[in-house]
Amino acid sequence: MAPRKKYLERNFFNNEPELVAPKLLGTTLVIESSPKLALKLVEVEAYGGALDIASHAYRGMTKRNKVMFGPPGFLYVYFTYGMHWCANITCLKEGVPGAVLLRAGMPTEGIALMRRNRNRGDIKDQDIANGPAKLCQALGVDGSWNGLDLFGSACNIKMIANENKDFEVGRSNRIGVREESPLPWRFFIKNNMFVSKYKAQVE
DNA sequence: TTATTGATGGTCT
DNA sequence: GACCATCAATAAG
Repeated sequence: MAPRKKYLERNFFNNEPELVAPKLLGTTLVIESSPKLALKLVEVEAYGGALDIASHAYRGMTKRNKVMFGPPGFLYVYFTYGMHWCANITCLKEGVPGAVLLRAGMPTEGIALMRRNRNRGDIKDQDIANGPAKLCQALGVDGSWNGLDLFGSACNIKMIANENKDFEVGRSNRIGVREESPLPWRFFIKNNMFVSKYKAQVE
């Protein structure tokens, strides 16, 4: 008999991002569109507030980063390098900035549409969402999703908690950021083929 | 295999 | 005007 699915609740994100991030690994993100899209998160990074020099929130609230300062459980989607979108889920209570960047996932449902969204018919499954911008492109996430309440009644996104922790969590410095004293706030599932390879890092 | 670079535009100083 | 929480194509070894 299969166990009942347990969904994450907003309170899950009302915590320090570096504590939320590793617990988020193995979560299945489901978009109840037609067709349904789903992927299992295998790599994430935490970003914080005033003490985290690499965070968009480091220099205070701006038009771009204001969602990070809002309540937990909202999408923070930003545009970078002139062509890419990246998605975070906000953490911590209103007024305290924090977020977890979704860096990579293992597609489980709607793979054909994801591959089409990526504008490539020939890539392997493990290359569909093995990077933060690839993940967004595969799921069709863009700037219009910024500020979306993941736990609002109008939201068609669900997050299924991973209850059998059948993997080891790896940890490293964050990717693509410059910081003098790097924080080990990137978390990933060890030995998983769907983790990003960009500037590959281990443990 | 790894290393390098062009693409392309919003955000912030 | 500089910097980007990146990607994919190309070059080099």
